[in-house]
Amino acid sequence: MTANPSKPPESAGLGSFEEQVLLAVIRTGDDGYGMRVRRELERVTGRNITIGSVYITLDRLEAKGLVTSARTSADGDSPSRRVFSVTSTGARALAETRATRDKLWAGVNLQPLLRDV
Amino acid sequence: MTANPSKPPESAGLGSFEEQVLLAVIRTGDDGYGMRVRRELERVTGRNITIGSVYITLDRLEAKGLVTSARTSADGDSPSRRVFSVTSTGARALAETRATRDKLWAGVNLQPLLRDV
DNA sequence: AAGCAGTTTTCTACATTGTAGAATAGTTTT
DNA sequence: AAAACTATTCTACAATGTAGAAAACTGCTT
Repeated sequence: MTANPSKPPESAGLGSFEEQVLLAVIRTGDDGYGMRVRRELERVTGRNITIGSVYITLDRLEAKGLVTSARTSADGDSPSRRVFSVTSTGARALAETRATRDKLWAGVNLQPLLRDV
Repeated sequence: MTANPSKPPESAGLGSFEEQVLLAVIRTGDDGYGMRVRRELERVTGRNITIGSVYITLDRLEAKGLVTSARTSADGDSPSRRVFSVTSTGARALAETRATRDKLWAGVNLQPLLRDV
């Protein structure tokens, strides 16, 4: 998928982990730095998340303009941190991702497929 | 004491396109062969989907046991086709993927982030 | 100041998943 | 049998996901 700047993304679509990270950033409000995002992700999903995967994903999202980051200066209470926030472009990507998925899920009933293990 | 608070069973988790393909297979009912799945995907998402990506994804899903395929014999009306169906394992993967995502979306409001383009 | 511990970030490497397009094969029509 | 379709397979590469460890920063302790 070669990014073509001249041709606006017809909506490239978010990866599953990218979506999770974006949501976790929103959830952490104005305290969304790497480690905090990771903890939120682990808390909500109940899964183990390596910190490296969070940062690399955040970096990639920033490169695409879906999040921005700013360094806070250390004050008495907390050290300097790189705080992330979701851009309007990021929010739109989330909305679109969800909208498309909802269409695909509409009317789908898993029940008849769920046989016993 | 930042010891591991018991790691829950890790499940691979579906990729975003894998989920879409799985849902499209379910949607096509017992007529879910490659080309048909592709058309359904294009119809619902409004995006262009290459046939190669559908088959390669279907192959990978089959290798993981999330779908099965069977060759139909050509009768008067239709030619021989490779028809796919979602397994119970596949259905559970879908259910789990959705459940986890719903938790992350719970309480998230995109409105305040959606500034004008 | 030097060392240490805890926290946060960066970096590196590799695996898996996503995307594209062409090649191949089978059917139906002319 | 050639052409026009439909369906499947194959190949190659890009993007995204995952893991682990190195480096940087801060406050504490000696």
